[in-house]
Amino acid sequence: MKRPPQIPIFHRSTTSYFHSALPFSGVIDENNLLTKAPSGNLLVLDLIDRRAIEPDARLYVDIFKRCTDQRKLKEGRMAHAHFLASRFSHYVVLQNTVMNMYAKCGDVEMARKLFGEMTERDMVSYTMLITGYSQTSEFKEALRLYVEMVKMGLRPNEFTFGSALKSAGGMQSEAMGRGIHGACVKCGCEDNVYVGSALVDMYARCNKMAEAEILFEGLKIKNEVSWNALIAAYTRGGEGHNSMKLFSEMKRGGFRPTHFTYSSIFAACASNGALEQGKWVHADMVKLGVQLIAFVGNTLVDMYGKAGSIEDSKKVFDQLEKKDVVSWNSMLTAYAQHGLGQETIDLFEEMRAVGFQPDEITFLCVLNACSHTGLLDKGLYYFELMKKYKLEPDITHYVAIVDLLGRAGHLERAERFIKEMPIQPTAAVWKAMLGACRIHKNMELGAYAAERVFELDPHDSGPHMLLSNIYASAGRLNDAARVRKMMTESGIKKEPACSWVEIGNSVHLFVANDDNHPQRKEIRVMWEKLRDEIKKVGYVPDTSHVLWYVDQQEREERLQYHSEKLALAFALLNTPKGTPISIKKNIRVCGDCHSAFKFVSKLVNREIILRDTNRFHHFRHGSCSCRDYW
DNA sequence: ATAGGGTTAG
Repeated sequence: MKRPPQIPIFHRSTTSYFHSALPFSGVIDENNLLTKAPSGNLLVLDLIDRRAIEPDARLYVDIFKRCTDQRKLKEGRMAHAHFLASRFSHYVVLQNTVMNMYAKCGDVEMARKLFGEMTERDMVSYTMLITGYSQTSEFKEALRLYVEMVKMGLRPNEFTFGSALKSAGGMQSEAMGRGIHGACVKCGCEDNVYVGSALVDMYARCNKMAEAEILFEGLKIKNEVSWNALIAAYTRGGEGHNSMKLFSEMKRGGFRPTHFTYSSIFAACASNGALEQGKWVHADMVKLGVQLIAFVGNTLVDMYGKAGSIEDSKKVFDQLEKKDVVSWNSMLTAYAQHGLGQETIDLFEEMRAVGFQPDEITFLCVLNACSHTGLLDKGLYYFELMKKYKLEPDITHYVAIVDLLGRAGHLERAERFIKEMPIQPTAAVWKAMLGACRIHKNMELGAYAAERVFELDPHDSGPHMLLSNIYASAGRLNDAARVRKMMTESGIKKEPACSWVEIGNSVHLFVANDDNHPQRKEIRVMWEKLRDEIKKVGYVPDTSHVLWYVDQQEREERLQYHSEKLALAFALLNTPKGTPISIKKNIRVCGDCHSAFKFVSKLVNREIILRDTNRFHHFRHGSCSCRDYW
């Protein structure tokens, strides 16, 4: 009997052509390896069944690799079934490849099952499963397997170490990390660039920045990833200036920044509110022709939002061709943080209209926007709408509703809502309640809410300050003092307040009563002049939250040199007339500064944009975009 | 013959 000629499989040297009764003529190569036959099965598998192709181990490897690369789980399962019936089914290498295919295609359970059923496991079997677990954040399981394989006497290689280090870093297990580091050295893998970068990342994640830096410096071979690991670490740790410094060094060293690099840099600019620097790096990215994929684009949207240019946020958002849910959430957050409640809601409705599935974070943005804009009914409506999308509200959504009801003045309703919540209220819930009590000056409920926060989160200084302020503004100065004393006695420290202004390429930072700036004299003179001017048109220093035992004169004095006022005076001295002024602050703005800023914006006819930890305040013509609601 | 490290929203 004559056998049909074989079809050439890609990267095989044989060249023969296929002709048979099958409705297919041509070559099986990398382009049609996963093509379906009319039967619904994979064409290549049908061809094997019809003996049109003589399969070898290599062919199966090619099919599985293709399924893995393209995340084709269904096709992979078909090929797997076929492979089990083949004469290669006992090959460990092939079993490994199949297992890896399942792990990469999202069926880690199946990968784990196959691993369990293997009669013979080699180092690669372990490594692949460890990698699978490390990539799905199941770090504990990954490390358990790593320990097991070492116990079995299998010697890990640079691939194993890379994934094991990622897992140790992921669960911040310094001890495991150090152990693996030792094993890397013992196995002679420490000069491998993958291992080196993973080591830098691991130490950084375990908060051992000094060691991460030393390791990085000592790397025999560096690549983009090594740089990215350290740059991302600085950004995570809030040391954006170091991220920027490394970025320049990286470029000077001839390394090409990647999506990862830009993403970390934009994140750093976002938390520093460094608009000019961010714009500069954005331009650099465009110049290098780096594509605007969602990951980077999302960080850019966030960066422009947090650095104060909502217009640029929207521009980038509109440019993004492939938006994902994070893109929408970033844009919604940007609107919400700028107090643009209606825009947030409009964009959310647009998202629904184009059929994009919102997630829990989407709803959180929308609820926060409603509460900050005072849209009570809308907020309650959207809370209910979550059910329609089969989304379970978590504690953050309940906090948002308490905030919504509380800000709108429905304090009793908020309290009832807390009592009826299906989940246990946390400190954050009562903090929202406490904040509402401050706004609406409800001392009794405020004290009750504060007590709950003290119980649930004794280390937070926020509620003490809030409660003390509530007492002070009700004239209960002894109670105000008692709460402050409680705070000092329990050793809770207030985060020191600071404000900063970006002018050109430098950042000027101020703390209260700052006496360190080269222009300190001019700054003070400037502020005193402004203060006297605005007092004439109605500004009254709000001293209610200043320590009660100092006299009125001194209480006013203390207020006058809050960091944001110094920053404002400085910015007025150093920026052109008529241009907007942008100030960032690391805690929430106080009532007195907020009031003073409104008067100054009218007096000097300038737009002042103040970013505090919560949101943006746009002061213009004597009023603020938050409508005194923050 | 099979495999790897670094990134985003609240």
